[in-house]
Amino acid sequence: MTQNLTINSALTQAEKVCTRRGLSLTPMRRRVLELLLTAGAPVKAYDLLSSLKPGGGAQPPTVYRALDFLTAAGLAHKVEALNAYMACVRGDECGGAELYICEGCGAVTERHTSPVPTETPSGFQVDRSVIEHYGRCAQCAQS
Amino acid sequence: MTQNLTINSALTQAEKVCTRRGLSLTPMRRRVLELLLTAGAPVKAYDLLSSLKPGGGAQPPTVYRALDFLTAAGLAHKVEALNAYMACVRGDECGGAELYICEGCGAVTERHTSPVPTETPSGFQVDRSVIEHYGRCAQCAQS
DNA sequence: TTTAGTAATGTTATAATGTTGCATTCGCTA
DNA sequence: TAGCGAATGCAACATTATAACATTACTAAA
Repeated sequence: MTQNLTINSALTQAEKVCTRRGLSLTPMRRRVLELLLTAGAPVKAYDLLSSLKPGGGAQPPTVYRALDFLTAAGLAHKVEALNAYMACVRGDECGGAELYICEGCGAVTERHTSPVPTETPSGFQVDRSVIEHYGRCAQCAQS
Repeated sequence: MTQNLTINSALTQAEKVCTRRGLSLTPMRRRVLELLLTAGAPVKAYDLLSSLKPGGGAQPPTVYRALDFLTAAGLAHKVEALNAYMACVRGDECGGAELYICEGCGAVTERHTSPVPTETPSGFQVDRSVIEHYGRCAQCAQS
């Protein structure tokens, strides 16, 4: 139940974020976000699709459009190297996150660090960054 | 011709790297690496496939196997967010690179920085990192 | 020289992921 | 209530990647 509370409050906050920004969190979009929140881990688009099936056979574009909306709104991230999607832990003003993905248990830790001070080529203007670290979390590293 | 010289020397070095490590840079693998070097930019697997066709119709597994070998050997990188592949500028002991990808002209700058000092979750052991920055290079930023 | 073993490649089919284009619905508002 | 725009439904298709098995080529041992 604690988990449900968390998910519900995340959804409520997502509503607020959208309202404030003139976006509309429609039932479909909300449903997809809920699935991502419930999973608590990266989910593949076609798995979301399967979850949506019972009670209205959704088609690929439906899911991809919802995901596009959610990622554009900063409510979700795409995990590029997994072709998967996850809810942003921080449903607001998220300008890109740094992900630590455990290949043992699938858990993902998200960090919103300030831009990493790297050796950027002279004059290069960064729009968005994909930063994904793959390895083993503390628990899985032991076994 | 300068370009050809560069490519040839890169191939020669790749041979050496493989030999030293007990790997074999077969003709097919070498050919794919050559295509990546020639392109000088990320190339899609099926584009490589097309390039290989004239003179022996290659099938997808052929290309993907060559790419798997090259990436495992550190001779090439996969650009995750583009589903594309590129030769590593540094054909040796490459343990992952940081990529700056211009969305204007497609050019990619590669950096081999020391591990970025970030807020790693406690106990998390990083195996490999995907770091891709998307934006505009100095030239393209102006227009 | 044969024989077995292994790594690499060929071949066919299919799975997984993502997009295009157009029709339909729904709420708004003029 | 007519028209508009945003969202969704829907069918087809395009792209990316893998599975499964056959074949070849090279090596090494008998």
